[in-house]
Amino acid sequence: MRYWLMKSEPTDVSINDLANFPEQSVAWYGVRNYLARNYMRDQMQIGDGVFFYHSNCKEPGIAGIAKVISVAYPDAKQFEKKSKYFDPKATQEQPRWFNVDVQLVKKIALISLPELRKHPELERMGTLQRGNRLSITPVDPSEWKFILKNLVRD
DNA sequence: GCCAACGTTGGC
DNA sequence: GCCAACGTTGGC
Repeated sequence: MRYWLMKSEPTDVSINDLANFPEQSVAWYGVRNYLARNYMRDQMQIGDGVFFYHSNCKEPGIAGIAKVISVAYPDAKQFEKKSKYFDPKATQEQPRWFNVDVQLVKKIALISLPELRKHPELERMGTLQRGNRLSITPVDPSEWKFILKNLVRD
């Protein structure tokens, strides 16, 4: 069992969008970075914990708790010519991009980025590192527990 | 909208 | 295989 922080732009998929989807779940399509892909393809397992993070928006931060509910499978968007995630080099036989499905556990009061930065216990979190732009980063179990215990409010 | 950081591309 | 150019990310 691992823990992850996964970024989504709320103008694309917000925590409220997730809450309104069937099964409150979504395919995490559109990851086009190899390291982030590898996390999904090689390491994620059903049941892994996810912080659902709002990025590139007015109030960036952790907006909810979610979980991984599928292992990785080929990202359908890479085959769709009209999609901005289309990849001409990907084939059905040799897909290049993968995604898992993620399901909402609960929406929480936003834990803002400045709030996260206040805590020395969290200063090593991948997403807080200078220059880090990865949309998926591992969360240490100690960081996961710290946030749940001290920062998560309904 | 700016811009630093950084991943990817492609010429050589 | 180097590396300059380019594109993207994402906080501010």
